[in-house]
Amino acid sequence: MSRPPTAPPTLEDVARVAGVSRATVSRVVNGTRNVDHKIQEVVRAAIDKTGYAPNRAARSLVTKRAGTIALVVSGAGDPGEEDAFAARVFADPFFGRVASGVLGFLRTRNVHPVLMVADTERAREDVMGFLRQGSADGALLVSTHAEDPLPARLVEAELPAVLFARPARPVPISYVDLDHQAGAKLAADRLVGAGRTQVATVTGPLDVPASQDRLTGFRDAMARHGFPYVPIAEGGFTSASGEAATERLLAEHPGIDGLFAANDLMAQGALLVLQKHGRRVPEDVAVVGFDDSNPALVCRPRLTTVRQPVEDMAAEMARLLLTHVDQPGLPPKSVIFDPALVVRESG
Amino acid sequence: MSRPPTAPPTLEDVARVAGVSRATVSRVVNGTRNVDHKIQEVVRAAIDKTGYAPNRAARSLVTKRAGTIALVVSGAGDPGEEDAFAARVFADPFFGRVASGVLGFLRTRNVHPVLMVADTERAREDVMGFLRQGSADGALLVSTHAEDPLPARLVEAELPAVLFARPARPVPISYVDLDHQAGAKLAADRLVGAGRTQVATVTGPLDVPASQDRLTGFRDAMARHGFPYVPIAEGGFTSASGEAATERLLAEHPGIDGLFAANDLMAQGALLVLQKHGRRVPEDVAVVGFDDSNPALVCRPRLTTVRQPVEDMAAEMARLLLTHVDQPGLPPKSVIFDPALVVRESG
DNA sequence: CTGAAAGCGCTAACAG
DNA sequence: CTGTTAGCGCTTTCAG
Repeated sequence: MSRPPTAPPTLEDVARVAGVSRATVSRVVNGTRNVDHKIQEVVRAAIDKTGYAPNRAARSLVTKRAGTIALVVSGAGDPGEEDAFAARVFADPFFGRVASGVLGFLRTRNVHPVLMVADTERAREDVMGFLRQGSADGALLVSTHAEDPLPARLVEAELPAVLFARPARPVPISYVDLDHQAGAKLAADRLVGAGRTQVATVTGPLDVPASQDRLTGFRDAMARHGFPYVPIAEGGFTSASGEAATERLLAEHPGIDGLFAANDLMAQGALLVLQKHGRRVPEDVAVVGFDDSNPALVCRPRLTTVRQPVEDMAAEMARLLLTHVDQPGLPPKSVIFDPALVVRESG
Repeated sequence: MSRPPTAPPTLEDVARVAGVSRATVSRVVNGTRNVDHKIQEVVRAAIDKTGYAPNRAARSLVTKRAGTIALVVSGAGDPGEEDAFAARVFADPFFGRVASGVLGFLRTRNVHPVLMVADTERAREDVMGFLRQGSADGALLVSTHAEDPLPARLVEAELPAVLFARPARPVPISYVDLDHQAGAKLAADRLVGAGRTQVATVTGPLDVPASQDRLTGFRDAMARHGFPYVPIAEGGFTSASGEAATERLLAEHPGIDGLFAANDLMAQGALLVLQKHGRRVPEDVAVVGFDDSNPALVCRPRLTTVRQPVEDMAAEMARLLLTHVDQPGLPPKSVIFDPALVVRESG
């Protein structure tokens, strides 16, 4: 009764109640073997009685493990528009899927993700500081633009990190990715398989490797089908940009009968524009999206799309990071996932 | 050169380089006044030179502040379907907006949010443990169902916490919320102002206070306009549930010419069904949504909707939490935001 | 205004 | 198998 009742119980308190030493209590708390069964029970009772919960700061201080990782979304962030970046990013169902996958993997492992956005130099320094402070044991990075300096800084600082998607500039760092070219091929095959002969594509931002790969893969596959030229319009992975791109495409190539959009959001925008111009989907023009995210199910007609197993990829990313945390110095590794075609009504 | 170059520099290292004591370095790092200007500069130089970053665990151990808060999404989670809950939740644009608002507020305050989902008893205990461990200084709670036991446990444990939305069961805890009734009234006024006389509503899950309040507010406003009876169909805040509810409504009340959906996702579903049944929107039936989230902009026609300033509310939630963390024992407080009607094409 | 010293709560050798 | 003993890196009285 000497300490105020508000102070949380410590190992010492439990030890006193159980009549053993701190070390013993620590052993049973941490599940170390080598503790007599009877004593274990006594200790456990004492823990219950005191309501003890180990103090994570104290533990971290000695184990040098935070038990948290940083989940960072990094991107351009127009100066003065910082919050807008976060808003845009979190409005994209893609990030929800990443978060969901990461959480699903981490939840049983007693590691927790700290959400961070790195859209300005200041924010990037925050992220680096956070990691160097040991506040997180490593970083999961989802980059939305090509010139992101974070991957390079992370490897330079020798901080454990895993990216979602191959970095635009080559950097020796682990990442998970999709075989985008194979995915685009799936779309091309579907479109020409359905008899489409005037096929165009709405690409993602072309400084992003994934966009490049989807375009390349699509073109290659079309070429192999005997179509040497594919009209393209560049979008920005948003619904609005998909609309704009489709308008341009339609203006220059009114005869198109097939469309591949590099993600579902843009495909959704394309659908809107197509309908506005009186084109029936899929009768007049078939459209295939990419991702298989929520919008694909909500729009009408429902989207035929190339599925990217984002949750699985995110989980793998977390798994990889944890191995890097446990085994510093492990060489970078990449894990590539296979896409799958999901056929619905649009194409 | 005695320690391995991999070990991060400590206060001690900086002190040695600067030729001062640890305490002095600590003072300049923490911006305490009372330090000679010249010495400050020397110390700062030493910090730069060594690349020092304060160890957060060590700091937390003594300050009893984690510098992080928990951002927890809590909900039902069908047994065996844990991950599905997270997936569903993160697919909802609403949560992205919450995250965005929280991050926007926290980013300049050197506090970071840890993402957690509490959909099972085990997960709830994790959350409680996390907080009691001092891993986070408090919790921001977004609850998706009425029977959530977390709010009560949080107050019982005297842990700083703020909810998004008033809890279903009365609990002395801080929260931010919207004046849902006022929002619903905005929708009713709009609909009857546009001459609609057969108005129905798709509600949210009726065990959730927000759904209740929107329904009550809507009914009251309609009654004041002279319409004593409003057909309703209950939905679950998802697009699919909105479709189903609208189907039911149309089957029983084919003559409706106005529809209020308790969120945009359901309104989006309603649009689909209405169009499928050949009803033009807004000519044949006007529809008004709620939230003003992303789907409202993407669907066609674009949704007239009641705006909920989610980002601002989330920011306020974070602000409130921080005051509770700084001043334990402060009485619970509620902050209620005003809705606004956003007129677009649907109604 | 600065330094010395005492811990914060925990884990990890190291003895016994 | 259990207890003793050092710290982990930092903040914070308390002297000077």
